[in-house]
Amino acid sequence: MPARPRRLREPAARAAPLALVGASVNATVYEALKAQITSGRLGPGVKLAHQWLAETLQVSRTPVREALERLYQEGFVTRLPRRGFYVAEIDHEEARELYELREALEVHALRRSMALGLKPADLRRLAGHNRLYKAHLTDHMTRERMLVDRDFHLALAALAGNRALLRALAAVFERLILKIRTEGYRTVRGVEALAEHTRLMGALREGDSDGAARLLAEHIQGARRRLAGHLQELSA
Amino acid sequence: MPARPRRLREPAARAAPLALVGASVNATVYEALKAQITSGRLGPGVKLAHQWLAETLQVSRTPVREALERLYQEGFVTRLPRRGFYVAEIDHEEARELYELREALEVHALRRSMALGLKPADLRRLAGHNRLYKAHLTDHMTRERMLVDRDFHLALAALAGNRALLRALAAVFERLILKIRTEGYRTVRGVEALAEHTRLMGALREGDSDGAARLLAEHIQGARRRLAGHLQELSA
DNA sequence: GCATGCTATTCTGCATGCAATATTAGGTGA
DNA sequence: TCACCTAATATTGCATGCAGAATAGCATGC
Repeated sequence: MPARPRRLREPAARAAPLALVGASVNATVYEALKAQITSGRLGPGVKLAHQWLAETLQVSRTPVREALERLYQEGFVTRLPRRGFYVAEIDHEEARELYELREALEVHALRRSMALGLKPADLRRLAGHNRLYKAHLTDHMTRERMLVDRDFHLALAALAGNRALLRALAAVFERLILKIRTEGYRTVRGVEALAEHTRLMGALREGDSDGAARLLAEHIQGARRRLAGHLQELSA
Repeated sequence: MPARPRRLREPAARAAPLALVGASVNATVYEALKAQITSGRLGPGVKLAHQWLAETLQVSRTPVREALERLYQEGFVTRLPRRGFYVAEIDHEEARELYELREALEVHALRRSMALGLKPADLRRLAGHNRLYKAHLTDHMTRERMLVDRDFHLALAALAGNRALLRALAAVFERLILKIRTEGYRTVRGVEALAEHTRLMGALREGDSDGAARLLAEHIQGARRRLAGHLQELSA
């Protein structure tokens, strides 16, 4: 099974005991571990031993355990009883499922939002997110761009006024970002995505529910196909 | 001497240290607390102090904290930093949101399932769940009936072959069951619900996607309205 | 009678101890 | 050389210690 922890390079980016000085140790450890996992510094299958993590992060084992428990709940790590925690493996099928789930949630939210009626301020806010996305097109950080894209979609979904749905969608994005593991993934289609966002906003402005729903669904399906291709390459 | 939440009645039903002898203490505490909360024995707003819970459940504070952390993640308890955990309050608005989310997830799953094609075995399995529901109509346990209803809907959603969606839906049901807090809630409309399930299955058999989707959406909306009325009464 | 401030606990959150179990290393025989 | 058994070591998971924050109790002043 998974390797021993020792061979890994330093998992903590910082040398100081803790960043985020105001926050609880628990939360800090959680954030640190999640960052290490989604960035790929802690690759799939790596064993996460309490002692080792505690030493590396300069904290005791208790907050480490609590953070691991939480990451386990959210699916970032797996757990084998009496044998410990491991970074979750990439699962192509789940990526597909998550995109489908995204589609279900986002399309529903969109229809609901339009039924409620969009205010000009809402449209302006979305346009702002879209501008930010455009600004990031030139930049090489794929990861950063993904986060901006996520924010656009979350802002759109938020208009439906359903916090439960929004939380579920946010969780889906987190897991998707985990699957992608940015390295090597270059969204060459950023320009297309931007165009799709813009077309979508046009439909929103005109109050064209069906058109907007269709554009959104296609946009998400396109993203899914793109990722599927990437994962295929990775495993080959 | 400990100043504990004196006003509460005994939270633990059992005197013995632990039920579920094979399972981990952590998991046992988690199940026990969740049962206490969803059954209403630990009402909304009640403070959950480590020390007190540990003594009552005859375990140490560590597994209690871990279980609370998990319940917090799932939304059964709230957490105020440095001030502890509390049983989550009932929130009418969230109940509405959860039903809407249910509708989004279930209707999407249904359409997907029918696109994939339903096998006769699938229909038989659903019919089985429905028979079980019918059997529970006579019985007075509202709670039990709710669980059977949930199982019918989860079985239906499972046919879409999307584990991520199914997990999300299961989480929605858990939270809804928490909101309902069975006491005082009598689903007088169990007979109607059964009829709706049966009509839905008819549409499934005939391969009528649109009809089935419409029936399912209406079924869920009806359940939502019923609960809304109940919660209204409760607060009055 | 009511608000305010002080003091004594209690409680949270992190650190650490420890027994049972899992893993690894090393030796033995085929 | 390799499979297998045994002893040594490491790790998990629960119990407990402890400093500091939060709360409650109480007295005092208005």
